[in-house]
Amino acid sequence: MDHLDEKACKSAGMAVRDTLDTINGKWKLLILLTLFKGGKRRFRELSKEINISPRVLSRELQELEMNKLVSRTVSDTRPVTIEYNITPYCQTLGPVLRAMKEWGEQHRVEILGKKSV
Amino acid sequence: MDHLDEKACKSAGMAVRDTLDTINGKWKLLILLTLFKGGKRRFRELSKEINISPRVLSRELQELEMNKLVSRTVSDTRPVTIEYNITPYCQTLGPVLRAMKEWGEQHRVEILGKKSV
DNA sequence: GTAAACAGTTACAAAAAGGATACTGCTATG
DNA sequence: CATAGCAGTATCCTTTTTGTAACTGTTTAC
Repeated sequence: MDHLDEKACKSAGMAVRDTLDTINGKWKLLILLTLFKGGKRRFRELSKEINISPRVLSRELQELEMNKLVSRTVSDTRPVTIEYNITPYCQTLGPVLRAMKEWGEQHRVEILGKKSV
Repeated sequence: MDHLDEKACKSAGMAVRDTLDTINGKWKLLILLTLFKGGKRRFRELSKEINISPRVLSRELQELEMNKLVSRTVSDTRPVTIEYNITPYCQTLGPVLRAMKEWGEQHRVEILGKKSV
């Protein structure tokens, strides 16, 4: 963050806020990481695995899908099966998550590891 | 994000969540940016400038202070004046905010700029 | 044809976040 | 001594988020 005038600052704020909003909430990150590490899942599977009620899961998946971070594919087996997965686009979040992970780690040390200041 | 096993994934998730929690909420980012661009402020000044109720502002500032992102200094003028400012440590958030700003900007294009898919 | 699984939705309840307003204790100014 | 400003806190209220549980409609297996 450097040399930002009034306008640049406000628009930067909006962009940051957009990012914040798309990965925010109690579940979004967990859903993404779960799909990331274990691959595609069906609705019930996810629901049981991370212990989230269907109502909430449904909403979260819809939002993630709107943001193109998660794909929903219907296979016409009988009965139809529906699978959720992370999208290739989701990879673009990599730098953001990496930066957040690193800061979070060092911050934990900063806060907890230095009681004597 | 690559080659993360179960454990690494979980701890990365925690670190990301920590970061998320410290800058989350309706006001934290705005407060930081306001102090960043305009320098130190007093309680009432902030309250009026960004139009936040004292109750909420008080809580937010306390949380930011606990996370060492904002400093609170008491000058013993008469009457005492208290000034809030961002800390040098707050600069460490730079990479995170930059990454989020960039993703937010490109994401807006991705979502709004391509209606015909 | 009854039960059970799937992918959700609906209606309702609880909890968390945010907001409005009045108030405290202090000092200074008229 | 009344008024006003400062830095908050206390009380009450509204909105948003999250959770619980029951229910759709479809299909398959018994």
